Amino acid sequence: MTDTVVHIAQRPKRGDAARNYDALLLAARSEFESHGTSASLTDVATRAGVAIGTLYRHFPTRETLIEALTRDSLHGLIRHAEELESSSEAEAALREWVAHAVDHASVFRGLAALLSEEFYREGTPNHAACEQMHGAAERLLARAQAARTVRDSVTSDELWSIILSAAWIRETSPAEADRSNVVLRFALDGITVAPTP
Amino acid sequence: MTDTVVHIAQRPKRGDAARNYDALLLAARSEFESHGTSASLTDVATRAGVAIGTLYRHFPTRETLIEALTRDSLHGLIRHAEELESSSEAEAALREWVAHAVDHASVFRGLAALLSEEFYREGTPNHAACEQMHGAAERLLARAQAARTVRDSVTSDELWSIILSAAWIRETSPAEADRSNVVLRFALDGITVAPTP
DNA sequence: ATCTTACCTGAGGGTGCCTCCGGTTATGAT
DNA sequence: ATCATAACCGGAGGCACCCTCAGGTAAGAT
Repeated sequence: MTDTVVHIAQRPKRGDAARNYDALLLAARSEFESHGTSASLTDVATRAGVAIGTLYRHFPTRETLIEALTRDSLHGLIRHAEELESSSEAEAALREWVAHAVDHASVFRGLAALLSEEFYREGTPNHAACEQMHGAAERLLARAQAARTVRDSVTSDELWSIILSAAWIRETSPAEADRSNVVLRFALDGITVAPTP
Repeated sequence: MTDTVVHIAQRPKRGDAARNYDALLLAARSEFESHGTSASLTDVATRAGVAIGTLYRHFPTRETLIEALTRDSLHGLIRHAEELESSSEAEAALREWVAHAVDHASVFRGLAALLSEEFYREGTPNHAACEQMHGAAERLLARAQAARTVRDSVTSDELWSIILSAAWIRETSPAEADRSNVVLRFALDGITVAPTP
């Protein structure tokens, strides 16, 4: 039988509820994009044409809202990792995916900090997402290490930190002075096996 | 003997004002250390045994308070850079100072973000501090480049980003999982001259 | 002792967070 | 078509924090 957690056939949402849910997501995306993850939830509700209580009904915490908002992008990221795992060149695959992960982790100002926070706290809405990202990074890293292009001493935790810090640089600096790509390249250069003379 | 507080000219503060100023700094240090740069200013005032209006009289904004709080540490950092500029080994000097700078930029949670923010905005309380740090980094970097141990393409802006991102990693992760040193080393390894094959 | 004025206080208006419960309405069953 | 019911919605309300400002207080000069 089903002894694992089974999310049973949720009765479909009522029409108005579904509409409000979507309107909230749309409004939240817009607000978070311009004001970061600490945008006013009151404003989100207003923009969605909904009362604040309705927002909290659908998303009991700010974090659950952000989780819903980034879910699709996360799935794309995981799928991308799976594709790359059968790609030819291990190091190139790693670098490409890491760049993609940085994109994902920096769509809103404050997202990198949130992911970092929830990575260390089980049970938080984004913890599972972090774990998945972390797992994908780990596999790609191991593959590059097996191909002897990345130092063996590097851990996936360290790679995770590299990704998040690059994302943080991007959200923190003005677009015209974005140094995240360069700094990311330095860090990745730093973990590759140096052809010691 | 030479105390750092040489601040000139200003008519000396009244006794009670000076006492309150000191009490506020003390209280603020404690609050910021435990709650980060977004600690409640109400709590700071309470802990200092002073009304909220008094806090705002001495420190019109949160940023000026933080600036006052980090001023001494900053001066130490600048002095350290000057000493190192005459040190023997250029790359070692750079690495040592960068590590010190990371320490400075991560004493409170949120400080790295503040420094990043104010680096790009002239006139903010910490802008001058950022400029000074940036300048020191630039000189040490140029020296390492002249010694051909660091890639010429690396700019001081990029080095600045490396420092701040390492500081961010430190403030963001729990102490027992602090990866900032390792990630910093990767980035510094990445900017050193690689014997290109 | 008196005066000047820097200094201090704390109430108050503004914003945002989150909760709670009475009223509303979609939906499936009769 | 009607009804029962559970899901849903609204928005007032309590709390916390931010920052300001008018009026009272007292330090230090004369």
